[in-house]
Amino acid sequence: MALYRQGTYSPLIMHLQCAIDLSNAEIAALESFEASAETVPAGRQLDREGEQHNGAYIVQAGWAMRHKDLSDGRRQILDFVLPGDVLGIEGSVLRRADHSVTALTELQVSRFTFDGLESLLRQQPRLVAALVWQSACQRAVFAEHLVSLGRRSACERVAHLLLEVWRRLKMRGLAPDHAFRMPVTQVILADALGLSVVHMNRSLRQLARDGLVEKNRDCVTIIDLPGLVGIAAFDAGYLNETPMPDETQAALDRFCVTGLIPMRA
Amino acid sequence: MALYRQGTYSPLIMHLQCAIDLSNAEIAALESFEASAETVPAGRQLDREGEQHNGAYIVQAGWAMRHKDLSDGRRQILDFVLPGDVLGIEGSVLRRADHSVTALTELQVSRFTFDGLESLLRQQPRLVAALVWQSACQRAVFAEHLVSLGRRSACERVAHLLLEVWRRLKMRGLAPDHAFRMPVTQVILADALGLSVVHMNRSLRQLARDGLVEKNRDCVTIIDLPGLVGIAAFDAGYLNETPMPDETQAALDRFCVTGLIPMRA
DNA sequence: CGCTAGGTTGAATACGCTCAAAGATCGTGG
DNA sequence: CCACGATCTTTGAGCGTATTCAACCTAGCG
Repeated sequence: MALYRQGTYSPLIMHLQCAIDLSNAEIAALESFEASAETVPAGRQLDREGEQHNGAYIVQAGWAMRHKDLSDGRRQILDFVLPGDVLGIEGSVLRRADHSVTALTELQVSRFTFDGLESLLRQQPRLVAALVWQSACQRAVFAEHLVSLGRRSACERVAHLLLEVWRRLKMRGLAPDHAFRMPVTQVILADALGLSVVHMNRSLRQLARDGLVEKNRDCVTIIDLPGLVGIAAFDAGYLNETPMPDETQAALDRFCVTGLIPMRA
Repeated sequence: MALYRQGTYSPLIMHLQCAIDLSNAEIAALESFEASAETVPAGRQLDREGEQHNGAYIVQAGWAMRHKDLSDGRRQILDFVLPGDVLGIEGSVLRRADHSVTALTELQVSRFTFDGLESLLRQQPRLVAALVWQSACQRAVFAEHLVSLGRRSACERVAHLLLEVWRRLKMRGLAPDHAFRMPVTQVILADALGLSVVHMNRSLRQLARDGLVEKNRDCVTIIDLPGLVGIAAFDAGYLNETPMPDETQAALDRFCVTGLIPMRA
């Protein structure tokens, strides 16, 4: 099963490596944890806002979106789910999903149970910190999206989103150069950026006309990186791309969990 | 020291009670954990985006804001920090704050160390789940704000925010009826809702003219609750106000931590 | 070949912004 | 106690970004 390129790590491991120097034992434990995978068809709704979480997954391949829908048809996409993202862990503390998750493409996912996670974390307690780190990153992305929707112009938003996706893919080893696959229509982009489709299109054409980026069908090509970074005022700090310095790694180890005990009566 | 009304619980305990039936031992442990408090003057910046977290606090009284500032002066407020909120826990996994936090009024805060938190959680492991729950609630609030900024009109945004704040205060025992204190200028509101001050004012006046809500200086009064809920299409589900049903409480206990071990080399 | 989903463009409209100025309210000091 | 300055609120007028509506184009697919 070739979920990702041979001879390299899974997207999840790649991502966590950005925060922590994973030991060989930790890598091996993660690899066996995400060994099996199942296919989810494009368009399938993995979670529905207001309903119980539909299990927990690691996304291995494909794109999904987190979104909320208003009763009158308006929709806001909160974020794109990329390979290496973990879904549904909140299910352990929230009885209802606060947003929906829908597959944008066919997905490969490794489903896991809380019991399975429990024993993984009991074996490798530092991974607790790694997962907490990933969830903190998630929140930082939401925060940056709030800035885009609240205070950036249409072109700034588009530029910022494309750069964000590019960097996030890069962290997972999925964007070797200045071009990457982004299997997302302009309708979807518009709903992610709080714009109308028409204006989304015009902004995209504008950026292309200015020689900054191009997006044809599924493929985004960054033509003028400094220019794009400039108009988006993009600062990748919030993505936490660089490994923590040693002192902070030590601090991270503080909250290592020795074990998790099931307390069901 | 009367940080909150005598004979009742602290805002944090009130809030956590929304999720979990805290035992007497857990309540006592929390009360001693937040026994001491210090004063922070209005306007003081508690955290600065991009810099290291400035310790961890429980807010006992007063308002603060989470925000991000662009280099050209634009500002987006992500969320208001209310009594009962815990700040700075992310400092354990992130080396830099992804957003700033600034006091809007004078604050009473209980500062704590990670060592102190560690021993609290070792004594009362179910509180781990409670804190994870609070942080999940935080993310749900961000998500709802994304919907507001991306897809709601100015009046809808204002109505939605006022209702949200009202419910959040209510959960902490700080809004007995349909009126509450909101020590926030229109400039601040505008930056929270992605609007200009002028338009913020017009929207507020509009809502008052329609007999829905009024805001004079510090005090918000909800005049027509159903009407306000209607135009905001407000659904409080995302705030997780209602205690989990028994079955879910059991699930919540799954991730109880038996202990935390400091692993600093 | 025709259907469908997605992309592109124009024209008119509207929501929210900027600029500008005047009115409240509050704290402070004379 | 009143005057003053600072901050906040309110209102008007004109403008601009983004929306809506509508039509046409393009590519992929049965």
